[in-house]
Amino acid sequence: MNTRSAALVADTGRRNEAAILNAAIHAFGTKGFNGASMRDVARGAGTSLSNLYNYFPSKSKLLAAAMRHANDELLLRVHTGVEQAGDDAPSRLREAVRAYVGFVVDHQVAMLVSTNEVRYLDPDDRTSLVVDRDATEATFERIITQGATEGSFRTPYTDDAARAILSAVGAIAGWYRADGPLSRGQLAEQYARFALALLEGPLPQ
Amino acid sequence: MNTRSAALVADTGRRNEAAILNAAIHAFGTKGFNGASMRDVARGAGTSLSNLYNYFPSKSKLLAAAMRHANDELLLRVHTGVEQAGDDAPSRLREAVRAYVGFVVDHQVAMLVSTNEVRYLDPDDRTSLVVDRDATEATFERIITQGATEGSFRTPYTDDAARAILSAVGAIAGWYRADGPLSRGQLAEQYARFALALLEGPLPQ
DNA sequence: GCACGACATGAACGAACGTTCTTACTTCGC
DNA sequence: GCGAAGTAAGAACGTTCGTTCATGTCGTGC
Repeated sequence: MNTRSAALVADTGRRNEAAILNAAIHAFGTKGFNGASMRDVARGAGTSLSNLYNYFPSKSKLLAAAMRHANDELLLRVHTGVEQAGDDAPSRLREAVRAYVGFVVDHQVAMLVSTNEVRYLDPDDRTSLVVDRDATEATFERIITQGATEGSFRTPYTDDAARAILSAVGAIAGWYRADGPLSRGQLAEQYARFALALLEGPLPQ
Repeated sequence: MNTRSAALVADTGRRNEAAILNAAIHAFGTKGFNGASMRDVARGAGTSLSNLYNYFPSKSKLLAAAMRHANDELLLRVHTGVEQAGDDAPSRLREAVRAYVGFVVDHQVAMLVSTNEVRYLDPDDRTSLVVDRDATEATFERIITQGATEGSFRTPYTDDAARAILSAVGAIAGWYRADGPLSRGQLAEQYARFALALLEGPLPQ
């Protein structure tokens, strides 16, 4: 069985909402927010143009809703990944990176939307979504600070290390191909090691 | 004196070409390729809409020309940075990263265009520009391979390390603010260390 | 001083866009 | 069985877009 990326948004209780959101993610991710039209989204969702406005009041609110679903799923994965890890910073960071990489691979286009299309949100939606993204970054920063205190991470630049790691991992969405040479697991392994090395922490073997 | 980012494109010999290219970089970088109009570019360049077509045959060819200037400058900086370094891989990589960070800080919006708007190019322009970008990446890969052979870089993942480093450095364009807490030099220093650490190479001190 | 190419402009074109309007059909509590 | 809310679709709106066209100016080689 091929575990191709399942749709990000599952049924929401409203008839076509999930289909619209998933079509929006696909359209915005492949053609960009301004390059994709509401007609594209409607076609992808298998419904009519005007019906989109029974679910979302505007194109940018639709983008905001789609991004919120993506961010929630990402934050959830990272948190549960960290919770299932041990207490020491290195293994917590390792699981956080693995969870993040997993999300990027499973929902590649959603990740592309999250990173590339933020600027097209209404100002209020943007600030509320930046808060969400910062929450993920803060999780990494907490782990790094913990590791620096414990002495396992010896980088002098704890503040910006999280940003560097998240940038590198997020960028995977721009080039990863499921039929490429790296499996999901190998990729996660690589980037977990990159992160630990960048933090000047302990490496396996 | 404030060393704000000078224009990327200097005089080209044609009357308004440089102004148009710089206006295009600014417009495409701040509003996105599809979000910025040719009228925006004309206004930014201080000329008329129709005059743009005396210089570039279409909007996407204008984007291609602007990106070519950006890539050329980036490649030039990295190459001269590497040439001025010593012979050992760590110091060569260090200078390559410093040059790259310098470009990102000096031409932040041009870097944003280069990374975010590639997909809007005509297919032939895109392939020729990806070749350009790959040339920069190849320079990093060569240094990393050299370091791995010499034994100074002990990462087992030489192939993808370059991509991880370049992703993190390129992403600086998305958040750096000249009036922030980090100077250009401090930032370059941090990322040079991040890169060396990620490669599991020798660190200063 | 004239012809020509480079440069410049305002007006206009057809197409595509986000959004709204009007009109239906379905579902379901009561 | 009825009204209200939710869902659906087609037609149309005003606007903006990339591009073209007709026309005009400027500088420069001959």
